[in-house]
Amino acid sequence: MDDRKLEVLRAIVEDYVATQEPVGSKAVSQRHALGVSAATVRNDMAYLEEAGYIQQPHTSAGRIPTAKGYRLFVDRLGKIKPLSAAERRAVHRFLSEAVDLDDVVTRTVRLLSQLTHQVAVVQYPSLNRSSIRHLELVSLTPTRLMIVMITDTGRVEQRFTEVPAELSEDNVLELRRLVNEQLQGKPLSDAPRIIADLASLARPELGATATALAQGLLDTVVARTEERVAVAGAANLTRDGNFFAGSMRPILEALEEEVVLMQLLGRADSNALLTVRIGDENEIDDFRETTVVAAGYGPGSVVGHMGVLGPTRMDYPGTIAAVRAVARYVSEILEQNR
Amino acid sequence: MDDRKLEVLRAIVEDYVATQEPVGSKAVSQRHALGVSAATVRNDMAYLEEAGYIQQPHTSAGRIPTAKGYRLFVDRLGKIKPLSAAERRAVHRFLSEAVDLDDVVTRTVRLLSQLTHQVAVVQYPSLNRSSIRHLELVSLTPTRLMIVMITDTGRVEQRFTEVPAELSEDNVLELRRLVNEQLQGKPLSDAPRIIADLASLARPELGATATALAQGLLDTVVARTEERVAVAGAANLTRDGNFFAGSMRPILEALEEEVVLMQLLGRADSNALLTVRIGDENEIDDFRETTVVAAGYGPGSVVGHMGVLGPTRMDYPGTIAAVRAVARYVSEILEQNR
DNA sequence: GACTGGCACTCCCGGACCGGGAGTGCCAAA
DNA sequence: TTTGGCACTCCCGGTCCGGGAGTGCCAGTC
Repeated sequence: MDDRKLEVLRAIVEDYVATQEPVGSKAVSQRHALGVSAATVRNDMAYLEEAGYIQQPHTSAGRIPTAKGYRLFVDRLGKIKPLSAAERRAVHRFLSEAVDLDDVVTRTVRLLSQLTHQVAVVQYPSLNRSSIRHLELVSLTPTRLMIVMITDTGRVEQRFTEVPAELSEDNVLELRRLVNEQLQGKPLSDAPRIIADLASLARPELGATATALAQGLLDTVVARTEERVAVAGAANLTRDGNFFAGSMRPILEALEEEVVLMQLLGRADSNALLTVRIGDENEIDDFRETTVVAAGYGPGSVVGHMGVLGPTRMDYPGTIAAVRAVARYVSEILEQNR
Repeated sequence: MDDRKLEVLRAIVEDYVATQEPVGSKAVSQRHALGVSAATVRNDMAYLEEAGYIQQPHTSAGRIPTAKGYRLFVDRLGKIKPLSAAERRAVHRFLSEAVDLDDVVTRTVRLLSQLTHQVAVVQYPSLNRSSIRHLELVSLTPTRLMIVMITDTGRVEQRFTEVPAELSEDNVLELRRLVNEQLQGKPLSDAPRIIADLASLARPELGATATALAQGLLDTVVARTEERVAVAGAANLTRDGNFFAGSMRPILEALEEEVVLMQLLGRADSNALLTVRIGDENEIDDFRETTVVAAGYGPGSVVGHMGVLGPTRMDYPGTIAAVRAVARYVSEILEQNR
């Protein structure tokens, strides 16, 4: 594959992203200083089409990139456009004003959608990679407890639990001390094992209560492993005329399904700093026309993912830069609370 | 206004809601057993149009109801369609499985959007109508605290706070005892006054710290008075062809603005059990074509609102019944945790 | 006086038709 | 290998047209 052919591909991707219209040979040879005529470009385009990087919507229309074409562009042609200094400052300031984890996540997701003009998705720090900072028991009624768990990433989880016997204030204090002694500082992945032994450590008279409490704790740390995500910028789906017009419904539906979003943000095992999944590469049917740019974040190790989601025809260099920068800043913020 | 004219209006509203097409005089006289001919219906329609209850999209098209027409329908013509027994059971079961307040709200908003096929909005129990059940202080670093506030509605708010001096474990315990002694059981509306005196009650060596903490508490109870809301069913905006096609963007944007949503759900002062705001009655420009059906909920007194939002052309009897039923069940659930 | 059938009229809507324009593929020449 | 020329294809927007649905009005009937 010729150098000039790559340049032609770049020109097509860039122009198509900018104008959203199929780009013809004349436009390429004129607007990009390739030094060759339109006819030559046509030959290169025929080659690129043969090789599957671009396609024609109809005979005698210009060309548009295929998913394969975007992939090549991202891998070899797109220079990442770093954010401007002003943008960096704004990001930093906006994020550092956050007062708690919820706030961090909310601000992050808004920031991402505004910077990229796409739909943004941010996963809360994953529970199973966090550890327990503190457990709080609050009695609601004599036989009803509220368990509040605070993790080292600042995430707070709560749950109601029914206990079989009436609890005095002292009982609650005793149990609180017990569970904190046993669980404080422990990673959530170890918690189920420890919780299993909990009942046997309590004084015999609290046995039944401790068993019920243990069940509640287990539910809190395990069943609630379901991930939480925040979404913003759904209105951006309506940008650019109506690219998503036909297929908008399933996408809006998917945005409310944690499971699908998690799948899009990436498997837990992906260790890459930043992944770009283009069109078909998302293995979900409704997202064949969609690109996801996702990055991991976390203090030191990755505790969650964030990303944006838009049409395959997106500004890759800009989007990639924005996602990367925001992920870094968020990691820094979390670091400060350790 | 004639009885029969009202029946004609009802027929037009019902048919238009069902078919989404302007309804003509023939259709009315045939499908609804009015016992009069199309010509007579035409006369009545001319009157209704003159009076502003219906209108013609173009000459020689059928009629569609105006906002004023829907209003009359809701006030005088629409018999509420109660949910079926099966639906009631399903609602009850689904909501009673909730394990914490977040879960209650999430389930509620989903339920509403599924029952009504519209966009649903649920406000979290308002902080300024709740009281404090418990305050928890957790030290993150020696000079950094996390304040966790639990209210009697089960809502949990958190916030990071910086303190000027290093805190020992005992200091934290002492402060925790102090703030709980002072604030437990107090309504949040009284909290600022109490907090102001807090620093003076602490031992002198903790003075500076207590002042900083008081500020943090104040931020938690006051600044965070901003309401939280949950939204679901945005995909329903794309139903029925593309009614919202042109105006979808601003609505999607509004759904991410707490302020706008709160405005739609209703002023705090509205004591009505259930309000229906049709078209213009929402004083927000982007919602001139939108109807909001909202209800207050809460154990005993109203602590928050919930509702659905859809095109003025909606199934009023069904929607009203659904919102009312769900609001009642949620109130019951909250009652159980008092 | 209220209701009805008839009738002429209006206007939307979908389909057919058409011309201009943009872009292509191919070819022969440089 | 590149280039200019040229015939060809096909989309797109505009116009035109006929059918259909619905109306308003009028004269006649109960």
